[in-house]
Amino acid sequence: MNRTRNMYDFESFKDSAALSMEEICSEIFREYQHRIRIKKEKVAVKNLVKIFNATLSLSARKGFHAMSLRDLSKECGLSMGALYAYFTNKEMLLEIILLQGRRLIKKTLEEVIFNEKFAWHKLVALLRTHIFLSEVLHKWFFFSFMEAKNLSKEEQKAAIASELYTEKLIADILFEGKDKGLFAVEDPIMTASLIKAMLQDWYLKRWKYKKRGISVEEYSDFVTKAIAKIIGVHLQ
Amino acid sequence: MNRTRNMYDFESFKDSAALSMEEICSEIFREYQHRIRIKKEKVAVKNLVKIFNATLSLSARKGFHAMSLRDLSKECGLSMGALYAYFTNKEMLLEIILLQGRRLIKKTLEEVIFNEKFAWHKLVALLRTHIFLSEVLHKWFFFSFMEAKNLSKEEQKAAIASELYTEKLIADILFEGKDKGLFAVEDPIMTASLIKAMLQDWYLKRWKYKKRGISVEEYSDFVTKAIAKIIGVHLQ
DNA sequence: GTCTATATACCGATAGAC
DNA sequence: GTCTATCGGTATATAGAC
Repeated sequence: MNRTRNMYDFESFKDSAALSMEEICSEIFREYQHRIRIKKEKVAVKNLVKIFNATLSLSARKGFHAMSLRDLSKECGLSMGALYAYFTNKEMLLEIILLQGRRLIKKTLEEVIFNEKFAWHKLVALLRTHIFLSEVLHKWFFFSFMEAKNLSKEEQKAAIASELYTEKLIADILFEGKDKGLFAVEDPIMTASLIKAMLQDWYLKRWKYKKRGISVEEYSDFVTKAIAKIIGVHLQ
Repeated sequence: MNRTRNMYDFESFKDSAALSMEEICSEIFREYQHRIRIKKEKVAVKNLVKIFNATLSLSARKGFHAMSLRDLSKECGLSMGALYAYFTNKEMLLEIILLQGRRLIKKTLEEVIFNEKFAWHKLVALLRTHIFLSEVLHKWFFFSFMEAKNLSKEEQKAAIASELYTEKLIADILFEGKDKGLFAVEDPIMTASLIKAMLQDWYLKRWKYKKRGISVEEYSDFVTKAIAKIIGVHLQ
């Protein structure tokens, strides 16, 4: 099947990308092996999946700092002592989750742009991919947005850099389209900010769209059409 | 001076609305008098201003739950014991702040729509007012967005209702414009959601716009132009 | 009305048995 | 590799002096 067409429906996207928690946790395990006390990969990955899922769920309900490690222990079925075999302290748990997510997003977005040739196609692919990605990793996107303000200076810097990076990916496409006379954009950076805000709404207000029965594909199409109007692209 | 023209620049807006912390806290005092131990209005209001400002500032940095009452006590210059004369527990403090803010916003937005006759003017006035309001009460807007997920079921319901209410104000104007053949809108509710997302970006990403030197008026104008394009309104 | 001192509970983190 | 028991510290909330 054609790869590009493939990306346009959500189910294929989900299957094509290495986005399952097991795959993500395997990577985490390999990278943090020296700081994780458990040595058997199979055991470690199984529990890391539990720990991260539980952390994201509990934090979504009450915030990372308000989530006690006792809560976490209960939710993921490991004792307090066992938890500390997977991270040296609560801060490190936060760090791993955020870092790994940022990387995955960066990699996925870059790939998708690289595979398109025309500015408008690049933009559409980027929009769809970002929205699809935030659907698959909804808990992570919500978490990283909500916890950003509570992080250490260093982690905050990384979070800001990540936000600006995504915005720059969008802005660069807008600049390209503007230069080639394809887009009617006065201020690509401001326009990119607005686009980013629309992308974010999918994971910040997911409850609203779910309640209304708006699918991720419908949302993506709607946003794309709105942006086409803003930048003066006429869809057939 | 003409009231409507008045509303179009930020400084006049700031002066015209009863938005100072003193005024807000006077209202709070009168409403919660029976649950506040301090009886002298002058003393109470002075300290309520300190308490709310400190709460909003500290929560913006680390979250409401992570803010200890010791932190708060230090920041606002009152002892732990004194604080408890103004609220019965931490939850009540949260409740007061959220309730009073919601009311103020509702009142201000309704007033501004009421004063305009034409759909497009209503929409422009609503956009500007929402953005201006979120600039004046930036701390509050940021706080209520970030803390929403950590609230009690009841408070969450109120927060959601408030979100949907603002969206409905926008949607109703879009419906009106559509019916009169003035706006080219296929789905007013979805469009209203997108508009809301753009409005929110001003207070959620304020650091970004401040750093780039974008003023509140510039942002408001930019968003208004983008929306005009989305709904097919041609500005002269 | 505001203070200091304190009660009680729970937090993150660790030690040591198994 | 996982458990239970427990450490010192800090949280909310209150009692009683001034």
